[in-house]
Amino acid sequence: MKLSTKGRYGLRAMVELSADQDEGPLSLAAIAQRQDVSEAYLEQLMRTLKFAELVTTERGKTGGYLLARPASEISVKEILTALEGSTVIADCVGTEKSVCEKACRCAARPLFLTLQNRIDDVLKSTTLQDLTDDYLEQKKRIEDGESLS
Amino acid sequence: MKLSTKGRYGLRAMVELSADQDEGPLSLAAIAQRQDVSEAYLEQLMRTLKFAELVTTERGKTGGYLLARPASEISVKEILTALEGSTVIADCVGTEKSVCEKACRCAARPLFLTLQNRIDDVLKSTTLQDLTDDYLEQKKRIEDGESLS
DNA sequence: CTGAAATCCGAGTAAAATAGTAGGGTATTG
DNA sequence: CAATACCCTACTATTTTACTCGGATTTCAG
Repeated sequence: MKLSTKGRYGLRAMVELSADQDEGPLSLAAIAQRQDVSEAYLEQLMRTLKFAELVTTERGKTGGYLLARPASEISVKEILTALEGSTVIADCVGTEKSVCEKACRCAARPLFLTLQNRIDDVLKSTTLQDLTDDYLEQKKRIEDGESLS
Repeated sequence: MKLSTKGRYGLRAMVELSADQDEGPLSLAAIAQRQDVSEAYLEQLMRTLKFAELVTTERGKTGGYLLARPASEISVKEILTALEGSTVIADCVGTEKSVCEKACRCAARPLFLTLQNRIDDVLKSTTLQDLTDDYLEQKKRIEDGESLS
């Protein structure tokens, strides 16, 4: 039921990219530092995101990562699917042909289907831009709060 | 993101118990056989469910497992929490004190909270009785279908 | 033109979680 | 009194997760 670090780190990295979008490519080192995560590990995740065509890269000295599309056109579902393999809570509700041959008799399948639909609704309708907006607003509140104390 | 076999097997076992409620205790062997799962493994899950006070047991020759309460008063969330430990998708949205010290700056936390709420809504509002009704209806449809062919 | 800084890439590994086994003990009843 | 239940602890194999390592390639600033 739990999200792995892949999903969590990768999602946060995408938000960093999104928040920094105007300033040219953002390097792996910069992202890793902001998130306090190992570069070597994060690199794997970024590669996965590149393969999924959610980010593009520029090589060389001034290189780094960029969003492949505007943040408002990237859904959270796409990001998590790329990183976690899929977002299904049980194989029998996936899009691929049902792995569970007992699917048609499974007592819990109706529940899984309902649950899956609700989750997908949220994941599809939330965009990277939404997350970024929340993030920036939150950041601002904290800075204001700290300057008051 | 995925449910483990504990959750899946346990949930189905509870439905079997619920569907069989009037006929006295249902033995481990009977449940295991209906689900094509190893007895030894299922027993562990049943013990977990007993510890959580979701089922009661009767020992001895005619013994077996019984629901501790009416199916309509057992939510799916209770069952899954007992079996999977908790149903949170990320530690930072759990009821226990936030494990992630970066919670207040985490870019993805608002998403996790939203998602968690939606999932909880479904899990809390769905009862074992709901699952059982679906199950029995489904079973009936299949039997009718088969008798026609 | 060169070297520092960046992405690229495949492989390997330690730790944790999952999924399941094994085997002996205790209660109940036909 | 023996068969058939549940009870309980411990162990193990497999898989997944969460990383690490080392080197190759590309680019650009100086």
